Amino acid sequence: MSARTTGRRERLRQATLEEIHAAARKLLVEQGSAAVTVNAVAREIGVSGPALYHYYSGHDELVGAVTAGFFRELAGAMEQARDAQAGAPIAERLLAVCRAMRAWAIGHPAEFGWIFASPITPPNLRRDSARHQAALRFEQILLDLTVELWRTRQFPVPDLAGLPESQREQLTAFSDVIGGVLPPEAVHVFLSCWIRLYGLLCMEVLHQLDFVYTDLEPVFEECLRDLAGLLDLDYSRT
Amino acid sequence: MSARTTGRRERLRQATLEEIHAAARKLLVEQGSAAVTVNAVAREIGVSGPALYHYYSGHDELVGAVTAGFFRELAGAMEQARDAQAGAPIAERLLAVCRAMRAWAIGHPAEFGWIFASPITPPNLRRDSARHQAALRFEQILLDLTVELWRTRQFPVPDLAGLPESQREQLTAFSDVIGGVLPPEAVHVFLSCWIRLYGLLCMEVLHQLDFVYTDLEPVFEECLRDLAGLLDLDYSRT
DNA sequence: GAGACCGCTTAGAGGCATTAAACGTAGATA
DNA sequence: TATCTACGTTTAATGCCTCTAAGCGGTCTC
Repeated sequence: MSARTTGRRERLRQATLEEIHAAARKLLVEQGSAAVTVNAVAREIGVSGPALYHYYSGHDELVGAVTAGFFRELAGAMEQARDAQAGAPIAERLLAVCRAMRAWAIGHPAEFGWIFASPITPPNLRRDSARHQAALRFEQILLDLTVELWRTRQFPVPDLAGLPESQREQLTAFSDVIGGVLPPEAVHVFLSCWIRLYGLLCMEVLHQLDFVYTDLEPVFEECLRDLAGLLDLDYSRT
Repeated sequence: MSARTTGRRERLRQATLEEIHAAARKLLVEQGSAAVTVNAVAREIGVSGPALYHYYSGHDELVGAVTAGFFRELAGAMEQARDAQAGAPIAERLLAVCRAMRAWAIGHPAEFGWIFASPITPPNLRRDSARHQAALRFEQILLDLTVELWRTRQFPVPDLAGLPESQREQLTAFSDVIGGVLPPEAVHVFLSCWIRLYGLLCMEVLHQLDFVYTDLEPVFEECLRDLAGLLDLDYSRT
């Protein structure tokens, strides 16, 4: 059957793609970002360098695809944590997802480094890429939980009247982008939380706090407690 | 005079070093991180590639030296802002320094990118480098102001009793490192502020918030207002 | 004035990204 | 079934990069 045989080719191709990703990841983890070269990846899977150009148009696209994979894995870990708490109160699900995010980041620092500071700079980064899609899925997880919280219990929101016009416009615009499931005021709270949570992780993984902290787990938990306070949720330690 | 002639050589060397830094910076700003190669820098200043090895032992050291220069420039901008407000209340000096920090970061995104996420990863980064020295000077500025604030007016501090043992130890250790000018409780507050301030800037410059904000100036001001609240300071807009 | 030294050059090895061209084989097709 | 085709691959080649080695002329020191 032609479908079957075509399927076979396709399967082989997928297998090779997975080999490529695994090799790239191995190089990244073991030898750092700079070691992930087209040639090195090819060597790792036992083919000549140019062979990889049948799978990716070049180094940047390869890196982008691998990074997208990391993003998906991170999002998957967070979703799994969320689903493991399926019946639990929203507070616990939110905390579980945040902790899963950090756990993955700490467990995979090199990969997380690529996620938010990949060697490919913005101009070379297309907005329609798989990488971008994966980023959206990642952001969606905490957004969804926040929306659920908003719908069921709401949470305290600031008065936007005191904010500059431009900021209010941006918050309203984002509220529209997400279909109005959160009003601009709630978007503001969501973003505040996002910034503090993600910002802390960035600093940790980029070693910006090494000068004082060797273990940031308690700091992260403090951050979570603060955020729980902002969202009027019960904070409970693991 | 021998001092004079030796001085001449030294002067020429310094001039060349400055040319190297300027060329590297130009390449970074105009063509991105990857464009800063030893060869390209050499080409830019009109010498052959290997000539640069008389100034730096290799690509990494060159990047480190250039980054240290950026650090010094950033610290200088912050110090200048501080000194411009020499007579003003501490609150205004603190705010001015923070705003100067962001202003420099926004005005020099590529350079700031190297400051906190340089292409040279930690293993290749020696702790005794000029880069590290410059980082210390940078951190010292806000630390000094915080110390002054603590000495003159103090600020609310949390009870450390509720924190995990390991965290208290780390805070105490850092308190010792800085000669006890801040007690562990105050160190905690200082670090909370530092994390929120610097974390926000990192996210901004790494384009992690592009999906919603095109202008983060109001967000930064909100952050400053929060921090002023933490430190029991009057917040005043520019 | 002679020797040491400095800053530079060219030459060269080895690696990487990428393109082009050639080749064999597995699937598709008549 | 025999042939065509397209795919996955290889080798060759270009041009860039890092870095080392060797050589050369001017400059500083004594």
